[in-house]
Amino acid sequence: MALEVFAVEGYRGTSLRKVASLCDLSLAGVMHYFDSKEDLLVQILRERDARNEISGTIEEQEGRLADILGQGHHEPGLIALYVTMAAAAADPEHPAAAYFHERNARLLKISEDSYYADKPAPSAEELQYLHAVTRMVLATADGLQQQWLVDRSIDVVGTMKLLMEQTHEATERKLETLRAAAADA
Amino acid sequence: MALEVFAVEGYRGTSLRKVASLCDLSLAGVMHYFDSKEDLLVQILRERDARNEISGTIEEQEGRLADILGQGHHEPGLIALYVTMAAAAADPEHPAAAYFHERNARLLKISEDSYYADKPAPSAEELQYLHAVTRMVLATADGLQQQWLVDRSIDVVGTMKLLMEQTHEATERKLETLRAAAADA
DNA sequence: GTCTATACATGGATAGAC
DNA sequence: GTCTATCCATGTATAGAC
Repeated sequence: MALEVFAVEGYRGTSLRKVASLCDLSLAGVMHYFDSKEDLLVQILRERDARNEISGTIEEQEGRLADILGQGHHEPGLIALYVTMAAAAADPEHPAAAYFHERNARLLKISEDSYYADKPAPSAEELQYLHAVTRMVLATADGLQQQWLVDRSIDVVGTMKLLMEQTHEATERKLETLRAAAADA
Repeated sequence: MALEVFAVEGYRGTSLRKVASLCDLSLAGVMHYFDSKEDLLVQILRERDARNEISGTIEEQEGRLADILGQGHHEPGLIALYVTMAAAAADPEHPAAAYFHERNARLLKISEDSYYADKPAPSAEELQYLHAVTRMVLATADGLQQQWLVDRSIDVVGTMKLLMEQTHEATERKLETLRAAAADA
């Protein structure tokens, strides 16, 4: 699909009629494939995620995340679309709501699975802590991109690396504490 | 101004005509006070910031930030508005662009000033590091609120405290290293 | 099934009267 | 300063050709 073409180049107040003409189609020709404009926009995000699949070990994932964030600098339109849809997803009825719920659950699971691939199963307390940390890292990635839209001089990748560095230290320390406490009991 | 009333209660696809009727005005009556709808929305954000002024020591500021984030849970419409405008500010011509630039500069300065209120002046390297950390913390706050819009069960305040805790440790360690290196030279 | 053409409702913006 | 009236763009829905 050439859906992304227009969105990559620039998502502003792009109307469906402009999209249609860029695809050498008429308005209804476009609407035949989508339930609504919002649905179209969300599907663009879905396709981007499909391209940016994440896998591998935690270290590989974090490197991949940094790559994706850096690559995003070439498609500000998609970043703006992502942020806009996140706001729209405040309404549970909006198609973006389902998208973000699925996405968050998927990312959380990927992170969890890879972290415990070569480790013994975690305690419930450990798992809860790791979920919180993962959500924090993902939130920072989102927030940095949001700020980058406003100020393109912000170093998204560098700041993420700063966060990951300090998070690794803190997490290792915390998990050791938790395990020691569990061993005592 | 009773501008916020409608925005606090719920910013969705609220039309200016609805806003006007809530103010017992006509559409043109509202437009008399604002350059455009976007201008109105940005001014709502400005007024919110005026209410949520931040001051005091770093510790007080962080407590205040947590309070504000917690309080934000009662006005999801304003959070959604903030996120939406951040995306719109990707266009430098949009009125939100100036707003966010001013806001970021102000927050950065407030943080810097209070941190060095009772300390010797920092080196350029130190300052750069602290700016990066501050931006990271602010980005996480933004990102958490963005995610909270989608999933209201997310613990924004708790996650922020988690971040601040580990950031304090890492920052102290980093600054000591920088100062030791400076003392060597 | 896939597309074109058209009609309709709504929203933002503007002009001009009082 | 506020109103009425109007204009234009846009999202959405429908009818119908191929």
